[in-house]
Amino acid sequence: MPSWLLTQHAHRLVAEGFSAVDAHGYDYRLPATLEESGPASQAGLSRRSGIHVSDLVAAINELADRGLVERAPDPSDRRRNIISLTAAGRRRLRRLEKPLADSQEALPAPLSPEERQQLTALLSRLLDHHNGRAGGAA
Amino acid sequence: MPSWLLTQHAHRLVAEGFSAVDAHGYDYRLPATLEESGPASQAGLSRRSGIHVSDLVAAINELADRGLVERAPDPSDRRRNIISLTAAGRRRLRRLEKPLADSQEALPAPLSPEERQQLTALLSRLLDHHNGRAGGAA
DNA sequence: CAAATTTCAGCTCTACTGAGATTC
DNA sequence: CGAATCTCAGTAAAGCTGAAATTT
Repeated sequence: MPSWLLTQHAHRLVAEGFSAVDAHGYDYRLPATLEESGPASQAGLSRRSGIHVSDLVAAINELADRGLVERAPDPSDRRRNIISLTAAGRRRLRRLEKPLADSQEALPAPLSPEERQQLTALLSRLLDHHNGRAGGAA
Repeated sequence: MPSWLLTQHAHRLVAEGFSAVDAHGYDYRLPATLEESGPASQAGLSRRSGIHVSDLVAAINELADRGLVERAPDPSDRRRNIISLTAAGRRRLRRLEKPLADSQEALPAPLSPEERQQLTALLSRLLDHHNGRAGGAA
């Protein structure tokens, strides 16, 4: 039996849990990243969101068609587009946050406040380590 | 900012981490499930592995072509096939476990042994709770 | 020239729906 | 008959590669 982490179901639980928490597809991740770190070029967005550069084109197209993000040329570098959230995009994020908050509470329900803090802390450590240093473990 | 778990990157880290740990595609999950709980009908396998019934057909076909699993009719119920691991399939699992063990160590590297235990314990609690179980190992 | 950026076409894998045929 | 089982076709979304065009 694998050592530090259970087995099959562990993956499913966490995948489900986290996708319930915040990974709602490009559709959500992209605007959420924009709100978190502001307007960016597509290459920059790719780095911040973890969405592949190639996939950003289509994702942004769709969001732009729906009026949720804007694509504007960067005057200082004509290779780049500057992507930014529109007011409608921000409103939509607000609407999505409510159900998200609910699942955020559902997932860690069985843990005490202290335990949640522990979990957060441990995962943050892993996060920092695998973000700052040589590419991830996979 | 979301409450108990950071944001975007948390999802990515954990998803990556867990997929590094055990989610290696149908190719691995299916034989692993067979080893864990023994021969089963395809419907049973689907329940145990979390792989959709429809997708089992193709997955089993491929594994059977490679001689890793076997499909035999269930004499007591002619609707069913009994799927079981072959010796070759078992050998392959053994071989796969080595690199898996490596990534299991790569991911939680920045944590001390005690912290890993904590993490495991906390995630197990979440697991059990959301599976509706009480026991430990699955 | 090399490097960065955007775009496009194509691929794999996971996962789902819907429908059919067979057997219980 | 209804329900379970296996099978197949089609779909969608995430994620990747490779290559072209433009600009720095």
